[in-house]
Amino acid sequence: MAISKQQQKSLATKHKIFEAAKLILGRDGYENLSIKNICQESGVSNGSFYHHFKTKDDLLSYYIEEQPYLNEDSFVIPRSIQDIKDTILTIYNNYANYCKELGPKFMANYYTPKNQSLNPKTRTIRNYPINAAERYLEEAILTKVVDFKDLEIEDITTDIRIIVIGNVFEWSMRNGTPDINRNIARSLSTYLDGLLNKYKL
Amino acid sequence: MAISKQQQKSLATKHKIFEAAKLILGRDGYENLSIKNICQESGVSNGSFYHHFKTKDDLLSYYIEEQPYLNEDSFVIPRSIQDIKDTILTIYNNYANYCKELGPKFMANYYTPKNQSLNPKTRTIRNYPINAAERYLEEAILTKVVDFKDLEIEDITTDIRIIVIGNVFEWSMRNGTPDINRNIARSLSTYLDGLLNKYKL
Amino acid sequence: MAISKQQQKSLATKHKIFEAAKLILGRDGYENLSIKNICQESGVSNGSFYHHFKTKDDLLSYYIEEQPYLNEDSFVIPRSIQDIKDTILTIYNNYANYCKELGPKFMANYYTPKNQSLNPKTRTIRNYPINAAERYLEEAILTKVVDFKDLEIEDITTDIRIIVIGNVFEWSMRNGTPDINRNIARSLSTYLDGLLNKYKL
Amino acid sequence: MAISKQQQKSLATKHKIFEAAKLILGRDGYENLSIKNICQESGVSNGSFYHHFKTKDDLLSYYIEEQPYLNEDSFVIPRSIQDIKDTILTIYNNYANYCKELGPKFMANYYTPKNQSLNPKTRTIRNYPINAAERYLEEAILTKVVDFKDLEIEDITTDIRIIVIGNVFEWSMRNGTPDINRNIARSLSTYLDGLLNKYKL
DNA sequence: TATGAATGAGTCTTCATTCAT
DNA sequence: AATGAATGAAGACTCATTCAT
Repeated sequence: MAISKQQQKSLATKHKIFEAAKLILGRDGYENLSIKNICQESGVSNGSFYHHFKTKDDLLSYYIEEQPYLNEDSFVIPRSIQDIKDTILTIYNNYANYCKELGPKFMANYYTPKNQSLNPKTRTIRNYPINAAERYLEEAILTKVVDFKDLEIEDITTDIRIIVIGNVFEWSMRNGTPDINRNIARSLSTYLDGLLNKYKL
Repeated sequence: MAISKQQQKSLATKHKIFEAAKLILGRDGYENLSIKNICQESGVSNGSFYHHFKTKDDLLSYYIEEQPYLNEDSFVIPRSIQDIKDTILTIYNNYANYCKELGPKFMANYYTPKNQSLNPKTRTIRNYPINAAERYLEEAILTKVVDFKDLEIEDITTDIRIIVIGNVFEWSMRNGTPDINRNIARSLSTYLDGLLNKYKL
Repeated sequence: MAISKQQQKSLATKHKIFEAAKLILGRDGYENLSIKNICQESGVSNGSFYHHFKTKDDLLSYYIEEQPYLNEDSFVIPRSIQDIKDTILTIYNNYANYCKELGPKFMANYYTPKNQSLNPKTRTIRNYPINAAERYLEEAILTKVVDFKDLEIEDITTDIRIIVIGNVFEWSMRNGTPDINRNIARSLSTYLDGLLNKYKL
Repeated sequence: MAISKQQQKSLATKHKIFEAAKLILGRDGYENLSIKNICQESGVSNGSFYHHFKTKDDLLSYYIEEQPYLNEDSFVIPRSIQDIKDTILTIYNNYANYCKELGPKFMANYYTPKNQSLNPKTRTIRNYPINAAERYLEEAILTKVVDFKDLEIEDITTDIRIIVIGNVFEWSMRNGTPDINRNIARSLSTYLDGLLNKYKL
């Protein structure tokens, strides 16, 4: 059944708000992202905003949803250390592309500790790249490519997330000048070399 | 010549203000760090605050300058890969301690991509940990412990900085719950394993 | 189509704010005209003030626009020097009344050399009293009552404007104590005597 | 007896403050003329300022003192209407020169109704040009050149002051472009024609 | 004479949010 | 679904002035 005209209009409004917020975040920075500005930019009324989003934070958390989802079914079954490296690098290469799409200014403003929608303790569970990576590592243990022994999987995923965030941080701070794909690839690759050479079977 | 009583009092006031700010940042978070609160907590008048600090940001950048300087003369001459790892880990263990001293909330506010005092392209030349690390790596090349060949030193220092920033970011975002010394040690160590095993002589 | 209840309420609020400002200006002087006072006096919330006016200056320039327009069709055809004097004095008597309506404190704030909306070189073309006066003088030339010869019309209008501005300045600086109608009448009348006796035909 | 070294220093400081205030007034406008700015600009301490001037208004009122004093002894004894015109025009031509010396920006910022040091009700009695003009008119009555009958001298001086202020206002608003000497001469001259022709004996 | 530390009331303005229409 | 009027707490910061040294 097709959605009604009202539903269509509602979605359109929501989208307008969303796009306006993205524009402002990238252009004027986080501290200038106010409801008023969003409404002006999107041509939507104040009241309408609150009809669609419970709060300002509510809006921000929606950006994560846009994250490109990589179909995990296409991942090869992990048979070697190289498979693991390749797959994880692919996941984050994809993520780097997503960052570039949003732009360094956007990311600079989004990646603020003030933005509590980022806090892993409080954020909604969604399909983040790190989840795909974690599942793949677990699969690699099952296929007996590696054995991390005493090392917790959570420690590894934390390291990966740290390296990626650090890369995004550096890239956005330097206003997009370093090649984020290349930098993520290099730092992550070196890290994974250190990790996998130690725990390979 | 000793400082006058007035100067002494002035310094005391300045100190009181900073301590109050640090306390509030750690106890109530950045969003509750207001001039009013700082003044109440420190028992200093509003006007006095602005007598000592030009702006609120001025206050925040004030003590960050005091980064602990590790005397490089005490570093051993690099004779093995292990020396390199140990020294760099020591440098950043020291840095982790410093972060903990200031507290996660404080760092959270400081580590923003928007804080251009962090930008290696624009920041004042100063003795940052990364400079010590860089000098040590260069020394290790001279003592023929490693040869990075095609890999630029700058790429390596970028990676290290990225990993450290990522750690600080994660740590401060999670409000200091993960052990930052341990996390930095682990992620950096793994990265250095990958790096040094590949380029050792 | 009638305006909605909401619009009606909005206008009422805007009016209340302006009236309060006018009252305070007249009662307590410019230096006590603060947003806080305006809101208290008008019984309107702070936020509401800024909903209606962009800034404090915005408020001040708001009603000044409403300068009373004197219907020029009612002016008699200039047949004598006395007609010219009478008409110009009427125009500015009307203007003096308008000044009194807004009050000396209000005008004091408005009549500042820095207020570029007064600058004849830059201000929007509008129906100012001086335009009516100029047109009337030109008509008097056509009806052969006067001939200003070498004297430019612009010099005359400048003089008139100067005298009127000087009067308003003096009046508002002295807090409305001198009778502005009387003073404008006297100074302008004397000036016009000097002018018209010299150039009459 | 020569002034002591201390007195000399004191005068120098006072002068520095005075010049700094003049500079700021002309450059940044009245609303940016704060004690702090004055002290910074003059290199004088806050406390020192208050040692030399009772209040901010106190400082401002001193500018009038600088007004060039025209030696009234040099005025010719008024024997004709022309003498009166010439003398008063001379007085204000001198004043116009003084205005040009301070510059239009300075005057624009000084002639603000907010500047209460201008208020005739509160300002200290000093030797203003208008006083010289008034004395000369009184002398002309005694020498039987004119008889103002019902017209109060105060009304005349008010008119003159109004015309002059209006001229300064116009001149500074238009940023010094009209020739203030010429404009004052013309408007005042025309006014005096009207006045003196009516009341001459 | 000169210094500058201290005061604290006061400034304008922004903000996320609520609610009647 | 949409509007925009209203709220009022909170924000950072400026100011003229006082006073101990």
